[in-house]
Amino acid sequence: MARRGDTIELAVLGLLHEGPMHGYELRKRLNLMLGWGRLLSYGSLYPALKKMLRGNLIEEVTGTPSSAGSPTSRRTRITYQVTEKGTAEFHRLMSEVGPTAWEDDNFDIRFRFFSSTDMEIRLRVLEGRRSRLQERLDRVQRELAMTQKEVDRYATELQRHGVESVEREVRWLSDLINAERGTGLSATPQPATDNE
Amino acid sequence: MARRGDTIELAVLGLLHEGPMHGYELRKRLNLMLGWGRLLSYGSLYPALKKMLRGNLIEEVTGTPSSAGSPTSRRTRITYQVTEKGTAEFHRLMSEVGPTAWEDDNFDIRFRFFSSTDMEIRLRVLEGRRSRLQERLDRVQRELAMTQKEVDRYATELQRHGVESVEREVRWLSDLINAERGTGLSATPQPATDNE
DNA sequence: GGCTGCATGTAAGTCGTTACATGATTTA
DNA sequence: TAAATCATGTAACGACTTACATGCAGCC
Repeated sequence: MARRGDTIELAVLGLLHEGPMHGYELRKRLNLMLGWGRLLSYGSLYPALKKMLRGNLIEEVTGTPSSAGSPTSRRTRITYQVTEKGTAEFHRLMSEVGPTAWEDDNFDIRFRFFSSTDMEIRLRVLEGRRSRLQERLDRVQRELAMTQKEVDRYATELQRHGVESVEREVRWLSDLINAERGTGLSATPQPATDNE
Repeated sequence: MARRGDTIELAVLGLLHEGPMHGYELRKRLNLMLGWGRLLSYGSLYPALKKMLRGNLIEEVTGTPSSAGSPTSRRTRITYQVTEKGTAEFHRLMSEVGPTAWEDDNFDIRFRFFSSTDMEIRLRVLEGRRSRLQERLDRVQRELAMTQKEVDRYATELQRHGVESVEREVRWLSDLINAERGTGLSATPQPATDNE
């Protein structure tokens, strides 16, 4: 099962999928991609790497100094790469449907690594997020209709802006879903639609 | 100083500012307003209330059962109201500039309670958030220009959508700032502008 | 020879959730 | 009177941050 804390694991596996890296580099890239919010600290990253090492999801790269950018190998840094088990875990986390909160928290990360999955998974993730957002939207609108009374001006504006933002995101997701389907459909010319 | 965990405290003080309430009711309202993300649990709320009680920020309401909605007073529930010290703390938290992360995390809550503050504070909070978002935007754009190479299709789309969303929010904030300034100006007919 | 940036790590503390436990009150 | 909802609480745990500690590499 996907636990709450598997976020770093997923992100690290995804990045290492794009090539071997050491911790410092991982943190930099992680902070770039999660960048809109908090910064990931070393105190989280390194213990997580150790744990993944113990779980055989990743392994240290030995020898072959030609792989790194600069030829002069700095002794101190430890480069990691994914193992076969790590790849399997990555695909599991990318496709799994867990508790709602997990899926929402990690949507961005999953999306970021869409290139490493296939269309079926991509559609499932996109549609899952869209339906959850839509559900929230409906719930809020229902509650809004009930507690119509004594509304604060700023509270109302906040609500309005929130609803609008989520609606925008739903449209964005719909476009992406159509795009995914579009590429799929262009390969498969209309399976069962009689429009002559 | 405003610590990270003062979020609940601020929200509770703000809500109690609108009238006395008991814990269960507070949680419901809190979950409505923070609603876009996680749910606040009793395990967080009640200890927080206890702590605020110890700090004399709030106090239990004694007697006068006419204040509540239904006249039949249920013995089990404990109704709270803000103390004078609590009001002072509320205003302090509403106006204080702390570590960046704190201000960003609590922007929504502060905004929700704008009616309980004055325009000077409102403008400071709105402008603070706008400038932080703008700064982030600039930083991302700078980094984007540097690491132009090998860009993943989905990573790019995510970046694009993120930038667009933040730009939208900046415009929203600008509108709000103008509105605040507008009301201020219309009440005070041009203090020192020679336009005869 | 000292400063800055790269690089890895640990210990303590904070914040909050999950799961559990309990009981009163309203409604069917 | 049974079920649902209201209402309050605690203990254990989880995940992450802050602050600290260390050392090498390259530059001025």
